[in-house]
Amino acid sequence: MASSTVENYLKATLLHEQKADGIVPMGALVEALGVVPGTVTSMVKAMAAQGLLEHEARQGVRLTPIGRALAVGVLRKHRLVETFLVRTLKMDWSEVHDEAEALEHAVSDRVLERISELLGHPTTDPHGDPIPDAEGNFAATKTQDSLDLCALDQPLRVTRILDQTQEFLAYVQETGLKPGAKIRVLRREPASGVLHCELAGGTEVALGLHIAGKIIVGAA
Amino acid sequence: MASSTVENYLKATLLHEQKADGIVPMGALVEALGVVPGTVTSMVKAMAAQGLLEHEARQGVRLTPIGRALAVGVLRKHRLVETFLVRTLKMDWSEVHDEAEALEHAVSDRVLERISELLGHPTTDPHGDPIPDAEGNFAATKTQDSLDLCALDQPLRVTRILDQTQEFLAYVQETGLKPGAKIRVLRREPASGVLHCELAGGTEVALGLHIAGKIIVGAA
DNA sequence: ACCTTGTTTTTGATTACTCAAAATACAAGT
DNA sequence: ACTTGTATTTTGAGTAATCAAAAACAAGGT
Repeated sequence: MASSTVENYLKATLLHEQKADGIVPMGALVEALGVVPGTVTSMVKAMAAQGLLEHEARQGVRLTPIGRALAVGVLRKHRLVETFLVRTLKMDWSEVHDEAEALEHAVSDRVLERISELLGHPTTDPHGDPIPDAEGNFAATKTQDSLDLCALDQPLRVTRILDQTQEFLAYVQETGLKPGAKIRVLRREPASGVLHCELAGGTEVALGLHIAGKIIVGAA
Repeated sequence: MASSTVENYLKATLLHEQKADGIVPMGALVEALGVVPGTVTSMVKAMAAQGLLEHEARQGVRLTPIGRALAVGVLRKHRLVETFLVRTLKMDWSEVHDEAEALEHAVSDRVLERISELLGHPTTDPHGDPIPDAEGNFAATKTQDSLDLCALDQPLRVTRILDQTQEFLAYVQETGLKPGAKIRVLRREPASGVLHCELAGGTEVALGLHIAGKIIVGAA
């Protein structure tokens, strides 16, 4: 059995591989796990010895098939638990991330499948992140763009929030830019770096282009 | 924050104090936690230094008020989680004990109160064990007897199963003597040590008197 | 080629929990 | 009081995960 710590290293590696493919530098794990570099080196060595990671000296790591399968399982637990906390326990979608962080290591496969069933086997979590199925496959994702690249004046729907920090989720919550919201991009001002968009109710929101990149939208 | 290990020591101590009051011998913890005696001695020392237990040398331990409060909290989590697994996730009541054992250390107070609310603040778990409220108080328990001491020929209802081992729960499940079942004790045979009782459907069950002591009943 | 800067690795310690096995204390029985 | 058996404590050691601080390395820029 993989310890909670090992599961966290696996999950962090998978998330990094998904967003920037190629080898995952040690520093990325230092950042994601909040430990000092030396700790990552020794953990990574141990995990490589267990066949969970390949460690290229002074380069970084990449998941082995076994490591990847475990990591996907952890991600599935995390995202199903988040969905459960919001839908069944009526918790606020911006506060469930940390709770799920703890629960993902304690939920057995048996319990997880009951939860998945209860929720009707959802394919995305409350932040719009895809939930892999029990075999580890991610559903084919529809064409989507980040808010700073999508077409202007089209009816769009927010599908995903890439930044899971407390502050950012609270901001998204407050402005109403959360997954499911219908919006339309009015204009971008490259000079000032500001983007203007219109919410369903007609209210207008201005936000920085670098912030807009963290919000993903699809056709409404 | 108390580690899972510390929580388990606290819970085991509380359970022993509840079933046999007075000081809890080290051996009881050895038994309950499945570790060697030396391990218990050193853990107990550390916990006593933290103010969670009082340790009487060569005698055993007893909970301090702080330790008791924490232990009651763990028990509340365990029993609410069990109830949740049975009622909401439709799991078999005889298999939830071990799942709850893992989850009780990962569920935050915030999540726990949502679960309690979802379930309508239940006061007993699927085995009939009382669930303390959020302040740590146990509901006043109605007069109850174990099956080997109760009156004959009275309509009774099973309210609680004291033995939580897999095999025993499976046996209870199979015979139908689970909490909620209506029964009537026909006769006891001290010589053979056998007790005969009748289930709701009219079926008759024979079981040893030492086994009957693990089943608690109340007025139907 | 050399020096600077940033990343990674090594080394030496620490904390929490555990075991094995030896030492000690206690209670009871003769 | 002495012996015996059981419960408890001590001692020494090991594993997993961590940190601090020093050392090694890689890559560029001059």
